[in-house]
Amino acid sequence: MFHTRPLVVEKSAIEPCSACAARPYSVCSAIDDKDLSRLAALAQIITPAAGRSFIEEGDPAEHFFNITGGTAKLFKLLPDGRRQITGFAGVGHFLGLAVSTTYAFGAEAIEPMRVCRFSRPRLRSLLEDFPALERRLLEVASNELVMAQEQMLLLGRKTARERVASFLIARADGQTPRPAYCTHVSRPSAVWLPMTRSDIADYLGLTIETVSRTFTRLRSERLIETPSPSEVVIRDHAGLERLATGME
Amino acid sequence: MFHTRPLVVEKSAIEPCSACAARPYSVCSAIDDKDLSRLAALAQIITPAAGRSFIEEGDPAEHFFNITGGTAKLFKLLPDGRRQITGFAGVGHFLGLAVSTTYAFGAEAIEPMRVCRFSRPRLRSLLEDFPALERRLLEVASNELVMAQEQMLLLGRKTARERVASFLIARADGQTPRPAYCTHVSRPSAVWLPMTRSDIADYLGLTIETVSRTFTRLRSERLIETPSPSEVVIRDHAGLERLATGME
DNA sequence: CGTGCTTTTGAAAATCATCAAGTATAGTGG
DNA sequence: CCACTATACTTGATGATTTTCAAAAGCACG
Repeated sequence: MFHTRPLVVEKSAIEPCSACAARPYSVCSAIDDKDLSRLAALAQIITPAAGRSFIEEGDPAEHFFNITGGTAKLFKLLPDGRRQITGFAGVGHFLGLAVSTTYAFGAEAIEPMRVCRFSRPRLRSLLEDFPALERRLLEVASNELVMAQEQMLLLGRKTARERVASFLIARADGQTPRPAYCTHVSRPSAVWLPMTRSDIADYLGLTIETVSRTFTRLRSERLIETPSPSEVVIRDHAGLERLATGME
Repeated sequence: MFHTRPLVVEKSAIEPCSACAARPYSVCSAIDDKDLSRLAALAQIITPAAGRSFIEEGDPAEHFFNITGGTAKLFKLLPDGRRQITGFAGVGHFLGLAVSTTYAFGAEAIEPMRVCRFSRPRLRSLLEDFPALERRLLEVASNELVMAQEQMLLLGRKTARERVASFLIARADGQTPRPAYCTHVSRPSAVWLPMTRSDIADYLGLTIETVSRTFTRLRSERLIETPSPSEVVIRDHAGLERLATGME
């Protein structure tokens, strides 16, 4: 939606990379302060509104993207409209790695976003000069690969309940990391879901209805509470985790 | 199976990298002839027999692997034995990229294999000296990521027929690349399947029975022929491809 | 206070899984 | 060379999870 309104593009010089809140989480952390100006010179900032697409699957891949605010959904489509969301990308996430000349997936903001955009050829030349950046990218790609494999296990072999449980656990762990020594403790934790049921369904390979019914069931089993559709409180983290890993 | 018999490990010096048949397909192509000796010094060759595991999910990740012969299946398991095969790795394939200290997946030979094995810390130091190798690895990882996303679409949103069709098309295209100008021509092409129906099922998120029935149906529809269980002839490549991409 | 959207809930239908049996195929040992 | 066994594959009947179809309830926004 809103495909016709042009994205707002500013010069990144207005707010330098050194002050970027996303820097510690992003690939840019691989670049020293003194070299940041070169990076900044390459960057444009775009601010897609919620619901706005900023990568179209199949389009020529002209840019890399670095998310500095908000969340996007990444997805692939079949000709008849079936959709698979391959991931949700938040602050610090890097997009557009594909070697191909076209994007292998689409991306759409689910919250208002701030995105740093780099032209591919220019970032390529930067990569030549900063091997550390390349190393960081390899690290990022490797991690994504591990997560992709985990998602394949979920999509291919887990039940609806296990999928929803896995999703909630991943969200909870991703948002509120805590020391290892207390992961076994059952305590409530709040999870914020910026995406719709439809997005969750397309991420988990289910339908909206099944996702909704599964939430209802987990609630009736006292594993979670749902103060609002976009807010979930995990009441029994350990139990939900056992469910997620297929242990019951 | 055969977990108790030790893997045969030889010094790679016996057959130098320069003569390696897999080199043009593998990451090693990023290293010049003159530097190959350094690479060779780090490599051990292992030759897992068919059915032999050579990576155990969860084990400390001490090595990288480069496949120079045969095929492996890569998989993840759930505690109750459910299995998701995340990919089949053939000649030139590089394994073990994960940043983590443990392997995120298991690997088992489905044909007799030849595998080049590198100790992680030692390859890391090699990476410092050869940025081209790192660039190549990033390329490989990016491609894998694209394939993983494609597989997520398959597992999350395609029907059993579409999954099997996609699998056969991918096998056919991967094995016998042909010029773009004749991709629309319907002509028979033979596909060799070294893996069992069980492997195919675990790769496509289906059961053995569904895979078998789907093959039978595609045969009755004259889209394929199956001279033997491990051999498929694609009679209508275009038709199968339309099926695979969800166009009918 | 409608209007439109998301979410929830219900009933029916369908795809795919499970259970079960039978048929090939390959390898083994007599 | 041929039974014999083990394994893989195929086919059939039944069943269950999930989807589809349908409608009502909850919420945000103008």
